[in-house]
Amino acid sequence: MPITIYDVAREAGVSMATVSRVVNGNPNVKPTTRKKVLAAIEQLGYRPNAVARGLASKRTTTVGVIIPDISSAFFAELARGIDDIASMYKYNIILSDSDQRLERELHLTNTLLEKQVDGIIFMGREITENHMEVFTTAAVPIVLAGTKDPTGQLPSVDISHFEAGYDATKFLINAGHTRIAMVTGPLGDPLAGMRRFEGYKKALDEAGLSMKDSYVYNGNLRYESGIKAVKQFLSLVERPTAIFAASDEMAVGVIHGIQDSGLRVPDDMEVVGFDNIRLAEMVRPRLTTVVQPMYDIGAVAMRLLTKYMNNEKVENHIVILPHRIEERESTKKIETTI
Amino acid sequence: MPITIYDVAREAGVSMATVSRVVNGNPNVKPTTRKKVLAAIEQLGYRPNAVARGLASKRTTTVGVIIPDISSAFFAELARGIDDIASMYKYNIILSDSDQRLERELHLTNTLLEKQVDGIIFMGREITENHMEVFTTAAVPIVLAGTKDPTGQLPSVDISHFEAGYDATKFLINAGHTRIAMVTGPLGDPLAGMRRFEGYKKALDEAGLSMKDSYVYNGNLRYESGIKAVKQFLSLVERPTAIFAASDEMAVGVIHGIQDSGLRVPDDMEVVGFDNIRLAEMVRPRLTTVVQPMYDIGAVAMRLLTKYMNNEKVENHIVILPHRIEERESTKKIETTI
DNA sequence: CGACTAGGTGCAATCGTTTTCAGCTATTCT
DNA sequence: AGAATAGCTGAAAACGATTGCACCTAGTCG
Repeated sequence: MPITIYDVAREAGVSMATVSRVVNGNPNVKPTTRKKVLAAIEQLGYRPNAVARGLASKRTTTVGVIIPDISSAFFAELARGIDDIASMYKYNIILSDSDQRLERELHLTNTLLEKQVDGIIFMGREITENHMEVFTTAAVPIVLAGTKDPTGQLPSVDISHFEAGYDATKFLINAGHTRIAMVTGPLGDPLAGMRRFEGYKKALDEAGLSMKDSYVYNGNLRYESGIKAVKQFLSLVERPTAIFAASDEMAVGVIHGIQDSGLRVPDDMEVVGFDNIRLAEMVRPRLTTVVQPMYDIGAVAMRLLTKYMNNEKVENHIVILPHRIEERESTKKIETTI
Repeated sequence: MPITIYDVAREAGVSMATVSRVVNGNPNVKPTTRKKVLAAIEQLGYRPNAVARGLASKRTTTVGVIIPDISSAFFAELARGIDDIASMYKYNIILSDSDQRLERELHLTNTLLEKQVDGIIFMGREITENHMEVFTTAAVPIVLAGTKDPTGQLPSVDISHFEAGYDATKFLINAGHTRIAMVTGPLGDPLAGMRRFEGYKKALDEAGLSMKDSYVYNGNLRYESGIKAVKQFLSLVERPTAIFAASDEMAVGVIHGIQDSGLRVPDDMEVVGFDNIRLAEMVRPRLTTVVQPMYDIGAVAMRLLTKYMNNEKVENHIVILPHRIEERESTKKIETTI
């Protein structure tokens, strides 16, 4: 039989209300009383029941997190950012993998809402009308991390995938390349897939280079896609001289594919990745990549959520974090003319 | 104002008790009544309050998970196994990073207990008396995943680190090596650190090879440790011909360190890793490594926990999962004499 | 045909807190 | 000195479900 607040009250010779005040740090308690209560708590080994508290106070200090796949390096890093800030603000996190399956995403959202979380952080790819429908029934704030809703209604934290794709391609163009291939993410993914690809196209277009379909391989962001993409590119009569991959995993696959065929990176082909997961530094040559501040996206999203949960004023509900290109050895140093 | 069970009862013209029965799938409800209630629920958009339910039923269908670092590939994979099985059994997971700091581990345990989780899965390295003290105050079952308590009281799921370390070393010995170095994990870690190292020593000992201190580098399981370890080994007059690293990250660091110095793997030096994280396949040469069934450790631990939570009989409270060596290209193919 | 049984339902207590409100004491102000 | 105020405290009503128990209706059995 667990110790309740009532037991403590009896032991300390006060009312439950007073015990509650002590536990919650309410200043309106005489120091001597506080001491008595604390002693009773200690003596009895009292542990407040957060479920009862949640029911009475209507706050659970718990937030829900929906994540496509926690075993992916990218999302794990985001999750870490979320968890750190959450714990800083004394929140706990209910974490669930959605596998990016719509049905599961919606079901999880409902479950979290039933559990009375104080807020939700959602990671995924596409935000459909189905999502919006469920999200709008929520009485608590929802923040998107690493994605963005097309209507721009929901608060979100992300980078500009379009500009990032553009910058990466432009980087290769500036290095003098004219035959630049791309390994895209799934085009069904509006951001990591489509927008990065659109950035690529825009950069080519601006440079007066026409996009060739044979220079585009539609991957799934995983390592194996990179290997396969290279196979396609190397079979071409006019091979590309540079490859931009929409994820680091694919980029590393690309590097290995190139090396396996006896060519060298960056001498024969240059490669640029995307994300800057730790893997980017654990490959030879180390990968030049678009740095996405994954940890920060998670952290900022969580911070944003706390503001909503506390009814604080929020100036911008859509946050775009900066990206940049980290040059390593998978591309050649560009000569800077002075 | 959210819809409560009472609103549904009124709308359907029945009592709260009946609504509760319908919601919980209690068979003692006339089909026509059930239909009415379901209609009312649908119409009102009723969402049961799990907090209230938790208070009344004393079950939250939530389990706590304490993890050292979710952004580590190893633990993320474990977490995935846990989450998959949890969701299969309709449990949600409260996930928190401990950073392996004792104080935080204990604090998190208490917080989870306050939140009335139905059970806890604990991942970490050392299980001290402090842990035991807190764990025994818990009214709910606690299962260790990827670790084991020295007293053998707590249920746990893990591999035999000692045997795995032994096998890896033996593998190298069988390949004809006599100068075998090891990059260990932190020796303060009794399992991934100490036990694997002890396995290494035993294998050497059995083979009549004496262990040399200069052939042992005390790493931290991270990539950089591997690089540094190689520096030490290569500075020796009598260099090792094979290196066993206690983690894949370190092993990849070792490979790159070797390559950076102009030597080749496996021709000049062979390398064996530990864990079999995805990285092991995303490096050239691909890494021969001790396969640890990370996902399964998580999954089995969660499954075990469900048994305890349902008061099912459990035959073995300590589960040792099998490990094996996956041969890839960082070691030479052993000639099998027929 | 009367007595049981079983299915279906509602009443009301309970879970362990928070929180409003009122009341009491002791102090401060005029 | 009397009134007003500030600081502490307790009583009791929520919070929104679950669940044991009693009750009622039909159907079944001998």
